[in-house]
Order: sequence, then structure tokens, then C-alpha cells
Amino acid sequence: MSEPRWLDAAQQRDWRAYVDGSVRLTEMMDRDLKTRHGLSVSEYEILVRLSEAPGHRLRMAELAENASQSRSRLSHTCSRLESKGLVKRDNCGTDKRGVYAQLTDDGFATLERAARDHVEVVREYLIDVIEPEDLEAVGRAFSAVLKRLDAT
Amino acid sequence: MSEPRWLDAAQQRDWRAYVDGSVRLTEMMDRDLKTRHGLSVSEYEILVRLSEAPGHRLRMAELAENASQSRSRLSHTCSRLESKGLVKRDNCGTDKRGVYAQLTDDGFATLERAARDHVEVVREYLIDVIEPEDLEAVGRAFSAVLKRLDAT
DNA sequence: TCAAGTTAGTTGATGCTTCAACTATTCCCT
DNA sequence: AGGGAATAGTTGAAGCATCAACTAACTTGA
Repeated sequence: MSEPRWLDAAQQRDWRAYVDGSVRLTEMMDRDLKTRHGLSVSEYEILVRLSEAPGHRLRMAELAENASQSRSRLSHTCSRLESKGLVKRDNCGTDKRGVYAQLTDDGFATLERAARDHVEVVREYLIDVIEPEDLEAVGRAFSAVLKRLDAT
Repeated sequence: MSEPRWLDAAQQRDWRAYVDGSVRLTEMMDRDLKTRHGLSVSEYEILVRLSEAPGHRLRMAELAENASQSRSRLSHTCSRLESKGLVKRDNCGTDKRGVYAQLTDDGFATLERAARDHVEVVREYLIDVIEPEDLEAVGRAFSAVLKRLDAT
């Protein structure tokens, strides 16, 4: 058992700021989306990914991948979205195991409304309060984290 | 209803990298802490805050504040930690409504073990993969976010 | 061709989070 | 003093996430 390499004071401070800020930002956005549009962040993410897909539809596995969710979680969330009428599921012709998640018109309209408000919140609480070059650094930083996570 | 001010392509890219990276990083750390030490991230956070407090104890409200958790959530989590023997609760002498959460010896020992592993993961997946000046930028960025969130 | 292994997706149980409602105590103000 | 408001903390219900187990369909290779 080797000695742990602790973080220095500055690293600790930066790491903590990120953890705290991130948790609280997400909570706030969750509450905001929930109260104004009846959507959780993970439901919202799914609608976003679908809206960007050709024909507003994606195979479940691909959607799960895009939205960084487990397939199980997507299944449950998708069922909820389906019962709200925002998404519907179709069988895939070429692969009988396959299922397409398809954004409904109502789903697209709901997303458009939610996205307007959401982007305002993102601006107000993140984009507008940090320096542009710091935002770029955040982007670089988390891209590197993603790359590291993918190198399993 | 005014036009939404959408994010430009670079802002969108940076924002998404953060959201994705952050979600996946947290998930991975949660799983890691869970499998190796039987702790969730929020349990871990509570133990950390307690370990830093004088006498390894804090009033519930203050602990909730430090750990960015609701009081309700802290109550539940604290009950779980108590049943694991890592924390115990004591009444406060000066305020009969008050309750102290106190880290047990076992709790402190568990935290020390968990922290060693945890800091390694933080290094491996974040600190070591991003440029030092980008980490500083992340710290600045989320400090600003926190400040904005506190300006309710 | 057909059996073993892989992939797609779902399901149900369990556990954690959130929310609103609640008790008990303390503070504040007249 | 004492009545109303605020604060500390808990509780139970409902919703959401996670995990392991499962069915069904596709792929591979001998």
C-alpha cells in the first residue's frame, strides 16, 4: 500500500468548487425544468438527442449512448415519456430485436418550449457569469475527462 | 415572448462536454466508492465534512449546508450512516431542537480508507488528464456559478 | 446447420432523492 | 408574558436510478 498522493490546496479548492457548483447547478436546473415543463433533466436530454436525429428517431441503444444513460434507465424513462405522449416506440424492420424511439409532434413542441427556458438558465447561471476563456477551458477539461473515461 | 438567445457552436460544444463529462465522471465515482467501500458519493461527502469539523461533529443544518444537501436528504442519509455505525447522533444541549451528527471511530477509519482510493480516482480521471491552468479555470468558473446561485 | 455466444431491450426489486406535511422548540414583538 | 412567526429536524409517500435477471433475436464458426 503506497502513500496516497494528496491534492495540493489549490487543486483541492478547484475540485471542490467544481463538485459543489456542479451539484447545485444540476439541482437547480432539474427543479426549474420540472416545475416549468414537467420534465426531469434526463427526460430533457433524451428529447434533445431525439430532436437532433434524422427523422427525430433513434434506436434505443444509440439513444442511450448519446444521452449517457444505461439502457435500463432509458427504458424506464422512455416508458414515462411515452405515457406522457412525448415519445413513441416503433419496431425496427431490419432487426426484430430493435426498437426505435420516435419524438412525437407534442414531444417536439414541448422540447422547443423547454429549450427556450433552459438555454436562458444555462446563460444566466453559467455562460454569463464566467469568462469566455474559462468556458473554453471547461470544455477542454471535460472533453479530456470523457476521453479518459472512454479509454476503459 | 422574446427570441431565445441561443448558444453559439463553441459554447454549445463546451457546455455539452461539461454536462456529459460531469454526469459520467460522477457515475463512475459513485460506482467505485460503492463497490470498494460501500459508500455513495453523498454519504462520502457527509463523512468528509464531518471529518473536517472540530470534534468531528456538526449540527445537522450546518452539515446539510456544507454538503449541499437538503435537510430531508441529510436526515435519511444520516440514518443510513448511523445504521452502518459510521455516524451517531447526539442531542444539542443549548437548543433542544438541535442534533449533532458525530463521526464514529469506525466512520473515520472508513473515510480514511475511502479517501485514499477516491483521491486516486480524482487524479486519474480529472487532475492528471487536464492542463493545470484548465483546472484553475474550472475552479474559477464553478466558484462564479456558486456565487451566482447564492445570489438568490 | 445448429449450438454457443453476443447483442437489443425490458422488467421488477431495491435503494436513494424529493416533496410536502408534521412536531417541537425558539425567537421576536408588543 | 404570550401569541405568531420562524427554525431544527424527522417522517412517509411517490418518483427515479441502479442492478441483476430475463426473453428474444442475431451472429459466428465448426
